Amino acid sequence: MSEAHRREKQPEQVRRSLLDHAAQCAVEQGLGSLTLQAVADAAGVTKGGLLHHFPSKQALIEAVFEDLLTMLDEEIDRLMERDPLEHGRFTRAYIDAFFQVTQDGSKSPWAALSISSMTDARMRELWSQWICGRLERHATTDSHPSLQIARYAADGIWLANLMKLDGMSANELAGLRNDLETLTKHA
Amino acid sequence: MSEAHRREKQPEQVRRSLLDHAAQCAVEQGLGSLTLQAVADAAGVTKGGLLHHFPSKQALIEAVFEDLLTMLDEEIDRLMERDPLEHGRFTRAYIDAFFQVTQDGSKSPWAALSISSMTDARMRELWSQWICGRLERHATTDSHPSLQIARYAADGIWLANLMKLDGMSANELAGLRNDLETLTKHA
DNA sequence: GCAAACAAACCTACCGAATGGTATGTTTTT
DNA sequence: AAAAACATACCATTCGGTAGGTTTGTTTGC
Repeated sequence: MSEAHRREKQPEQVRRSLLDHAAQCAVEQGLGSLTLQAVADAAGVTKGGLLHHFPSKQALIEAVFEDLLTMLDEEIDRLMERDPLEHGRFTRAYIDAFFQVTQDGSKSPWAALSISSMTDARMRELWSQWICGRLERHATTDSHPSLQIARYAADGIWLANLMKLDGMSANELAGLRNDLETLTKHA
Repeated sequence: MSEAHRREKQPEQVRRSLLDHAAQCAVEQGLGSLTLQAVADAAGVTKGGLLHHFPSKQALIEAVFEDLLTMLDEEIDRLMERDPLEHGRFTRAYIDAFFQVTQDGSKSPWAALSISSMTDARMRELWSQWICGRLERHATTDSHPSLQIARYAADGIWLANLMKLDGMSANELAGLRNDLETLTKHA
C-alpha cells in the first residue's frame, strides 16, 4: 500500500521520523499501549519497515529514550555556556531544561517516556548513569545541599505538572522557577 | 483446581488480598504489563473470581489506587496529630509520609502504581483532587513558597529513588529529610 | 564504464501466544 | 429458594515478531 517501497531510500530520515513519531505516540496513548503498528503508520512506513530499523519494540523505546537523553544533555551544555556564575551552574541549567519541557505539559515527548521508564530496568540504568556522570563532572560547583534540593524540587514540579490535567499557569511556573534560581545562588 | 471454591467464603479477605497482590504485581512488572491472571494467581483465586470482585482491569487498578490514596491520607492525619508546630504541619507530614515509602524503594506499593497513573486520566484526576483538597484545607498553614518547594523536593527525592536501581543510602535519605524539615521551619 | 552481484531498505502475509472479557456451572451463605 | 462467591471453559482480538519477497542503492570484476 505504502509508496515508501518505491520512493528513493532515505534511511536516516525514516529512522528520525520513527523516533519522533514513537515519542509522540507514547505521549498520546501512553507507553504501555504503544503499538508498533501505530508508530509505523504515523511515520509513513509499514511495521516491517519499522522492524528493519529497530529489531524489537524494546529496542525502539530504548532508542527513543537515548535520543531524548542526548537532546537534554546538549541543551544543558548550551544553557551552561551562557551562565556566568560558576557555583550551581549545572543545577541552574538542569532546572531550566526541565522547566522548558514542563511548560509543554503532557505534550512534551518526555512525558510518557520518562514515566514508563521507571518500570524498565534498562532505562533506569541509562538515566542513572547519565545523572551520576553529570553530577560527578560538576562535583566542585554543584554538590551543595541547597543545589541538590533545588534539583529535586525541579523534578517534583515537573512531576506535578504531569499529574495535573491542566498544567500550572505560566505565572505559577515563573514564580517557582524564580524561587529555585534564588536557591541556587544564595548558597 | 483451586480450593477457594470449596473453602468457606471470605469475600472481604479475598478482596483485600486482591488489592494487595495487585499492588505488588504492579511493582514487580509495571502496571502496563500487569495481567489479571498474575494477580489472581498471586491472590489464590481464579481470574473469574477476580472479575467477580472487580468487573474490569481498569476497575481493579483504580481500586488499588484509591486504596493507597486512602492509606496515605490516614497516615498523614496520624503524623499531623503528633506535630506541635502549626506552620507547615501538613507539609512535614507529607514529607514524612513520602520518606516512609521512599525508604522501601521500588518495593513500595506506590512505585509502579503512581508512576503509571500519569498515563491514566482518571487517576490523575483522583490525585489532583486529593492534593488540591488537602492544600486548600491547610491553606493558612502550608501555602508559604518554602513549603511548596519542600513538598516538590520530597516528590523529586521519591522519584529519584525509583529511578535508581539501588535506592539511596539510609544516611543520605536522613540528611535530605533533615534539610527539608529545616526548610519547613525557618519560614 | 558497465553489468553483475551483493547488500540495504523497504513491503506483504502470516503465525502464535497472551489477555481481557463472557457465559455458565458449582458450591456456599442467607 | 435466592443470591453471593467462587470456578471452568471458551472466545475474540490484539500485537509482537518471523519469513520471505520486491525494489533501490552500492560495490566489484572485467
